[in-house]
Amino acid sequence: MKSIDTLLSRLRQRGLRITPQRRVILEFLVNEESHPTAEQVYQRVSSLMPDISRTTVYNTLRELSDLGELAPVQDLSQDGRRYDTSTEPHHHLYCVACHTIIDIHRDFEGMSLSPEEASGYQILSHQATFYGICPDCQSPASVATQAGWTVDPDALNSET
Amino acid sequence: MKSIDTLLSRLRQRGLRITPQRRVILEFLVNEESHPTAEQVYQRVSSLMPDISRTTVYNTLRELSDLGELAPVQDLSQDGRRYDTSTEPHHHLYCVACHTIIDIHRDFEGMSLSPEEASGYQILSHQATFYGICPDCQSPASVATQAGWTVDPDALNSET
DNA sequence: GTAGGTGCAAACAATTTGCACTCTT
DNA sequence: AAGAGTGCAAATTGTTTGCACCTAC
Repeated sequence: MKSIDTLLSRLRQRGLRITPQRRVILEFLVNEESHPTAEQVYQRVSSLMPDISRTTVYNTLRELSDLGELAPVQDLSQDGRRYDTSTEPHHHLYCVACHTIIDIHRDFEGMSLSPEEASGYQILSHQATFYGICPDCQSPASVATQAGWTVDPDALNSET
Repeated sequence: MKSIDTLLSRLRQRGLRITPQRRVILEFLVNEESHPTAEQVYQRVSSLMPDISRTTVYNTLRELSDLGELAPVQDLSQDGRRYDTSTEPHHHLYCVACHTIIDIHRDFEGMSLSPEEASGYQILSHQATFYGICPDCQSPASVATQAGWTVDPDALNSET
């Protein structure tokens, strides 16, 4: 995400009002790279502004998303929609155990489709996701503490 | 997905019973390439077996998914979890207007991470998603009929 | 002053679960 | 016969909405 000031003026331009709630949400998001869910944003901002409501967090995230200042992340986990503060094209490294996502900001050459492969689709963008196990989750002790998660042993082979 | 018979014997091997409900669900899935949701599977199979319950469909899809015979699809749409009957590694071509997904069964060379980029992750697999607009959705009339969907004009530029 | 924003509670939608009954094995 | 599976209804979870009050502009 850009700086707070850039963002605030963008929102003003689009006719949105700068409320204290929106300000605190944006301040949290600006330096956040963890692809949080609405609930996670709510937890963090409500420690700074205890009376903020979930509704406001949900509404604000949806509005930012509609404006293109925030990108919904496709995610196999069940924890709800996650948001990406990086709206530039990039790729993801995803831990199948703890669902941590790391952004990969680089291009892969050759990652494009021939006209036949595109089946008439007008291609707008593309994104790669690398599935793996993060360093923290590679130690058995750590895996055991991933509440609700057991890593399928079959999944622990090398890349297919 | 493989043939019905292969699937049935696999399930038997794993100790699952072959009920009429599971049979009809599998028969539907075997030749399905549309990445359906549980609800869509339910709609289709309930036309063949009107008394089947959603619970059974949901349970069966989850079991097949746990067994690795079905893969959950990462999907930006809000229509619920979708299932991929192809469990081999492959890529996706996704229509942002109507959410149609087409499988792309080929490899992209160079789509791999250096050790530094992998940040200590043990990589298991990877998948690319190409976002675009399918032929049906490229005609304005068709776009207009996509209930609940408006394609953001900004999104209609060429690939970034 | 006024339209837009907030926050409560209620509505919704997708999925899971508890449980009595049924059917595959 | 025994235990897995089914299907109903109820519970859960993530998210949106209706609406009265509030506040940034």
